[in-house]
Amino acid sequence: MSHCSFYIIMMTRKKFSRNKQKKINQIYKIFFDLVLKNGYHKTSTNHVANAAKFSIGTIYKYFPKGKEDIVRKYFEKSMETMLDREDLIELSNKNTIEFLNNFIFDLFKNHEENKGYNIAFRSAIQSDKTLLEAHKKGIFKIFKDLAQKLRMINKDFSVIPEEKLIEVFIFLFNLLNAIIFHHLSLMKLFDTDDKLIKYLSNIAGFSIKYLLNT
Amino acid sequence: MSHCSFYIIMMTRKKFSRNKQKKINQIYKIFFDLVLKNGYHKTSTNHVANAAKFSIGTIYKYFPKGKEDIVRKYFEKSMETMLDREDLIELSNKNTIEFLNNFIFDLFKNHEENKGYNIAFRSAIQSDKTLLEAHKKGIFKIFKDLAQKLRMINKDFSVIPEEKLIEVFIFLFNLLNAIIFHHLSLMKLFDTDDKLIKYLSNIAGFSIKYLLNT
Amino acid sequence: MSHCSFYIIMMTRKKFSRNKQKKINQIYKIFFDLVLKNGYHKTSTNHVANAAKFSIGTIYKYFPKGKEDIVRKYFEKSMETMLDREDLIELSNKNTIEFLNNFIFDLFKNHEENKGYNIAFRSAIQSDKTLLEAHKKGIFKIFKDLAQKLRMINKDFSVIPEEKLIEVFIFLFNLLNAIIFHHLSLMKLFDTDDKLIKYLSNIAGFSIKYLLNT
Amino acid sequence: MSHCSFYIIMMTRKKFSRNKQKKINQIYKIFFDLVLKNGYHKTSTNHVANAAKFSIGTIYKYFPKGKEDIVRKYFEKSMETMLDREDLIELSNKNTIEFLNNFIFDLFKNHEENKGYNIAFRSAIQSDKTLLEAHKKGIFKIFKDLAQKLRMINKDFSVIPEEKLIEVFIFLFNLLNAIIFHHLSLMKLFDTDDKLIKYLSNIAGFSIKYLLNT
DNA sequence: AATGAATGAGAATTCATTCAT
DNA sequence: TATGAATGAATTCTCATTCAT
Repeated sequence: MSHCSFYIIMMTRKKFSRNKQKKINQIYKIFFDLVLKNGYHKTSTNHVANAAKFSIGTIYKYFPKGKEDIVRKYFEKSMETMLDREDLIELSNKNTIEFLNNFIFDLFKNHEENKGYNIAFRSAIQSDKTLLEAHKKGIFKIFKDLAQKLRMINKDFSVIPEEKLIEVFIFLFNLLNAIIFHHLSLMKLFDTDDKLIKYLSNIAGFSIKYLLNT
Repeated sequence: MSHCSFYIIMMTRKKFSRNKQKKINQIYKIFFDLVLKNGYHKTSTNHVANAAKFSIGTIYKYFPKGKEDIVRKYFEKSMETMLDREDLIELSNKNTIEFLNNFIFDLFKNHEENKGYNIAFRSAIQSDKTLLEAHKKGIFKIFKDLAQKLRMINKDFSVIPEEKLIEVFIFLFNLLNAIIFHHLSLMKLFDTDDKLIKYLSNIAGFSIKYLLNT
Repeated sequence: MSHCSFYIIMMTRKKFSRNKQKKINQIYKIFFDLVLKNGYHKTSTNHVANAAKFSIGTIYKYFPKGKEDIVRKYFEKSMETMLDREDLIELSNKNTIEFLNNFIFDLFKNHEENKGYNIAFRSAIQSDKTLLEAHKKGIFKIFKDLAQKLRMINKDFSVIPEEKLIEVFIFLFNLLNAIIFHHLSLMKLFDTDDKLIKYLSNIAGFSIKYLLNT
Repeated sequence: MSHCSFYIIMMTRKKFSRNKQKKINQIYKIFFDLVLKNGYHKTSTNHVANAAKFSIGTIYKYFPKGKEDIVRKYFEKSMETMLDREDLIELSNKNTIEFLNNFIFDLFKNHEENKGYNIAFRSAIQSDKTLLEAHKKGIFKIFKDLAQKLRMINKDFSVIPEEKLIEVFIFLFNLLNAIIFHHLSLMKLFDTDDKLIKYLSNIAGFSIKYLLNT
């Protein structure tokens, strides 16, 4: 190997390692933007490559199974992020109501920033049932973890049996997701987002009581 | 026109129209079943043709724009059906609570029978925004119509201004749809459907009060 | 057969015999209009049927080979018409120049009224070489006929050998067709049609002299 | 950039671009040959792919809109070629007659080598009116350019106003095209090509005088 | 004779994926 | 690693033509 091709490789490597995560994130962004614009089934890997000005080979380097991989890996990443959330725990020291409101607010913001992903995810699970299973397992793990931590810290939570608490969390998570997705991606339920968030807090409170008495 | 040519025409019409509608209904059924099984973006017009044992040309005869047309025409048909519902009005003479419960029960059954359609509809609107607009307009028309009729018959409804009543109906319809769809097609919220329906009745009651006081 | 179905058949027959040529002419008109609008290769028999509000079966009744038949039969009809033209002979008694000018004027008007047909004809011969051969034979027959008649009547023509006269006529016919078609269907050669016709008269005169001296 | 990476880039560029252009030219050749043989409307992208032993995807990589794109891009290429012709200018220093004869000879040879293209072009503009407009604009640009250059060099041309000269050139171009196309692709006007070319020179001379006196 | 539903071959086009460079 | 040309199966859609009514 001549000195000059060596130099080229070093250049490339440096560039790569610096940019790897950047590229992956760009692919995520462009893919989910296109899904939001054109729908999942009209968004192809080639379109993503063109829009990202990457070669199609690069997409398949990071996501060997194409579209489904993009959704799945973003899903896995987001699961990890949710498991790592220390902020939720900190909040729980305070008022339980405040905890709930913060949780709802965060969830809403998260949906808002990930509209394309949510649409893609709901499309992808239609033909990839293992994704749905992984999602269910992930949800369970996250809220089991959360329930255990909260029961140790907060009195309001410790009076509820762990099983019940997990059930309530998962129920709430699903309920809130269903309503927020409908509001953001199908038809607005309220004319402002603030009104929706306020409503969600109320309905969450109502539902918790409902579930605990059943 | 003599009696005999009249008879001939009736025969012809009946036969053709019966077969035609039969065929269209078969296409609907097979298409939405396939969507339920494989997802919208993995259901092709060819799959439908093969499964229905029609030629592909027949599909395109009835649905010139393919998949999107299947969804759109089923959507239009279902809108018409909803506008024609006299049973809802009859119910409204009775107890308002009973009316609401019946409405929820019907809506749930409808979702259950149309899982494939609901998935397809939500996929199709991603790339056909006019479908979403038509949906919104249709919903508005249906509930304006219903609100006007109910206010004339039932005291509970007549005390609420028409505008408000329409708003409440549309809100409830969206809320219930969001939750039922999530339960049926994504993740169950309750282990039995009956529990969901009971919960929906409660949350609907809560939400109505909430909206009327806002 | 009952009296009544007999009656139906009689009705139909009457209707048919009255309308047969009408229908054929309608098909011609609509077909060539569509060719003019969309081009030959984007004009299908089904489109013609829809536009004509006939059933597709009717088209195939009169034109069993579809598109190509429509062009060919219209071609045959126009050949017959050209062979029947007594007016040309009458003209030839008069001034030879006037004869030529009339011929050119008629040819131009004919092109103007048959733009769609000319486009279709030129497309059809691409894939149906027998049509081109038929066209050549027809042209030859027509101008042989004309030459013979003219040589008997008009002194200007009788001094030219028959063979040469036929050759000149066919040459002129092709030359004028080429120029008129280009002017009408591709790019105008002059800003008004009158200027073109005047030019054609001049160039025809020039060309006749050119040919007779070669 | 070091000398060695420069070399690599040159290699890559050359190789890719050489193959690419080769492929495109092969597609042109095969497509127009097929058009000549079977007609435009019976030549499909699949036929081209089979005949060229490329995959259909390759055709669409270079010509995303299929047939129409093949015609349009060849048209654009030929327009560029015509704008670049320095040889015409050189000729104009000499005798004007000689210039004209050379122009006619070149035009004829060009037609002879591009029979398939000419047929395809005339078919394509039927359903793509923008192609015709582009053609008109291109023609105008080419002859405006040529007129300006010639008027600066040659006395015969400089006495004619620019506008008039452009008009004459465009007229001649259309006239010659009409006649040559008819002779080559429909019906021969003369039994040898040489006779046609001689005739064209004469008729061009006649027409120029005719136009300049109008 | 007239209809138009039905057919299915085939044309147009897209797309996930591979692989040589 | 990165590229992007190439592939060809799959999808969408059209059309000439047939045939039962």
